[in-house]
Amino acid sequence: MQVVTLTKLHFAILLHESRIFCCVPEKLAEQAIAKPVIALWGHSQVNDKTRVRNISDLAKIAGVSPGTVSRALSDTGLISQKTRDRIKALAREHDFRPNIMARNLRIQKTGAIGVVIPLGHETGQHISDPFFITMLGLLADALTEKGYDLVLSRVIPTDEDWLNRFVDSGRVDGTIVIGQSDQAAVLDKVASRYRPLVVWGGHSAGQVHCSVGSDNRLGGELAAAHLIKRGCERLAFFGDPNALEFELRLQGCRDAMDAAGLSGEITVFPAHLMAEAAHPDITKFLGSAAERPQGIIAASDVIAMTTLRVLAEFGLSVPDDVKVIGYDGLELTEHTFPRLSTVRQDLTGGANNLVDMLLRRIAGEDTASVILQPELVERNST
Amino acid sequence: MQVVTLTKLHFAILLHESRIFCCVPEKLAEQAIAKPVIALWGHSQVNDKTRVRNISDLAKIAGVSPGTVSRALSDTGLISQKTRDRIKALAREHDFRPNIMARNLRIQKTGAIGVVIPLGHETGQHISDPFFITMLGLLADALTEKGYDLVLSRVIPTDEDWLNRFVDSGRVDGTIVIGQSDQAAVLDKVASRYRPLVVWGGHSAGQVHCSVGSDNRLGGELAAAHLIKRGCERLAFFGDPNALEFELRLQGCRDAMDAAGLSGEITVFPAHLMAEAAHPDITKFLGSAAERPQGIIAASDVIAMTTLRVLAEFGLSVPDDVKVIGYDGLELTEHTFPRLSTVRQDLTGGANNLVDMLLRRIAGEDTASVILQPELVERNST
DNA sequence: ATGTATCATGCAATCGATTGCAATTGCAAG
DNA sequence: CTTGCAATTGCAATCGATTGCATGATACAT
Repeated sequence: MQVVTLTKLHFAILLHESRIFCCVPEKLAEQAIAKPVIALWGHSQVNDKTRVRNISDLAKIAGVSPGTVSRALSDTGLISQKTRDRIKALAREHDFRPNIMARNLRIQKTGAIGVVIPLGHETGQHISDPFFITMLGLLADALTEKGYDLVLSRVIPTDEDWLNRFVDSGRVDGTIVIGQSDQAAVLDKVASRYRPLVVWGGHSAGQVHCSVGSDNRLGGELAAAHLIKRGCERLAFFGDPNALEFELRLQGCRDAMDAAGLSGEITVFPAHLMAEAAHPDITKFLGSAAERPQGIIAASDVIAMTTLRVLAEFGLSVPDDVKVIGYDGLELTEHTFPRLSTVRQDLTGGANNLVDMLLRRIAGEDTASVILQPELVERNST
Repeated sequence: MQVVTLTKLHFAILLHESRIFCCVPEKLAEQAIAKPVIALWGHSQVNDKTRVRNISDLAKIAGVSPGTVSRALSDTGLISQKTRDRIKALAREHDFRPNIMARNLRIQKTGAIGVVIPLGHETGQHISDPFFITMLGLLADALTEKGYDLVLSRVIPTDEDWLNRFVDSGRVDGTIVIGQSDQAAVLDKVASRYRPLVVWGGHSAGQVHCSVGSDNRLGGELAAAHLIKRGCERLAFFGDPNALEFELRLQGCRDAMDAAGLSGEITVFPAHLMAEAAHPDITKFLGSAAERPQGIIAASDVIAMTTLRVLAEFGLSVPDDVKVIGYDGLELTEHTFPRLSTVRQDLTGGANNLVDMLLRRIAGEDTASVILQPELVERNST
């Protein structure tokens, strides 16, 4: 073992069995380290003086034109098998891979799909929210399967132009928006000129953008009807109706009440979507409510889960004192105590649909919006 | 209202208050729709005959050179305030935004960070796994905050070149790998020549790549020592030690047993990471085990959660008959029944560290690996 | 040997923005 | 009305790969 001290670089490199191990004291790590270290690392490369950095370099080595190299590497275009093999071998030997940005610019495609999450009605919400995250994972799986990369962008719409900026950035071949939030107008405007756009969320009559989502009104109706059947008369809806989907769910609840001939109005409490933010709010609301609701329809599973916890802290029994039902059907509802009844949306099917339809739109087809059937999942909280 | 039927396009467009509403019957939606529809949609644009598609078009309109437009739009370079304002106004008026791919090619930056998830030891695993998903969300939040996009790529390493292909694709400015899986050698090799690379996972002496992760050995020791303190003598470890991090956790368990003077060897069962795959396996294992373990250390929360369910199906009581402890500290452990004891890794801190260090590496600094302290969370399953 | 068909390769324009350097303009002082 | 200087702007090369068209090479038939 040998220790080399490079004072100019302010840190030591220990060479040990041809591996390099950098010890950087905490304070020194704060400082910028000069570039030369890269050159030092070059020793592990095949060839660093004749580094091949583009197709022309390789063409020079191979004694052919850049065009030929391009054709050889891209498995397309007429070219003799012999030169193709020779150039491919050369590329491997020199560890060369064509620059994708240049390729993208030329062929006007990126091989990437954008997933954007607008946080309009709830600025504090994070991508780490269980619903987004679940959806995102499913989309990632579906897109990976089709050979696309996924470009994720969380955006807080401060102006009307956020979506335009994204879709025109040239970074993606198509865009999936998760949730309309309160941006339905923006979505419609962009959809009217930009085809490869699909949206997860609610469907309203006359909308221009192509959406995939469950029948939110029906889902709300299922949830409320279920609670009513279980004997609840005073219902509450926990969720902010400014979001299109939530508004539809609330509408469904009202429809169920009408159908059952209940006269009272449903109490609407615009709970936050994030558990940490919703917890104190719900605590305050339930603590100060004149009449405690007998049944609570939460606009999302996360809200329901939080409600469950608050009720437990109040010493109230679920489902005996209060019944709670969630919405989404996330996996976490399997593991709450008591196990949460919920309205399941087929997220896997939805994600597959979104991807499938987006690819069709990219190919130039047109696609109609899809409305999936929600499904009541009865468990122990109702 | 007026109904126009365009037989050539096979669908009807209803014009209503300047909005276009497409009714596409299910069957017809399957067919490719002719392109002209795009032109029809053009009516909502400001100017479609003089569509500005690049900087030169705008330059022509403004009566200046492309370079000037570039300077005006990019808030950099010398240019008079007057022309800058004029050109910016023109750009807004024509709804023009410069093409990012061309920009990227020219300045050799992308403004995007790659997150790649190698699934080496477990091909069936999906991105929708709660751990990945949680990590991904946190990374997305951290990166968004710094103004970077996130390019997600799930990869099943079939050859040695998967990471090279990704980092050299020119699509990203830096790369975060989540979990070493069984690819530590590949990571080291790439890290030796490609600086902007950081890895979430275990740390082993002599590793070349820069990693962030908790002290897996210590975490394993904490878990095992906790179970031993609770009276367990026969321990089992559920997880595949082929993954570096799991191997370290297992090592910690053995250390704890040694420290407690326990003579028996710990039973290792390489449970799958996915709940659906792990469930039948664990059922089979626990059903056929000669001696049931008294304490189970699961290599992840998901495995622990699945174990909990299997035990409940066997009619065994947790923690009375068997004690179970998880690893990761995901939010879902708050909601299992019984609430799951676990070893919490500070994923938020880890994600922030990963992003921070990656940006420092992009800037040319060097960074040392970070090892975070894991924390024992005692709840009701032990 | 020559014509011709076929296949492989080279040439050069192109995608759209950036930027070093040169040229021009504007403005004020002489 | 010059001259000088600085502030703007234009010019053209550049990033790296793709591709239509033209040219060159080869093989085969006549």
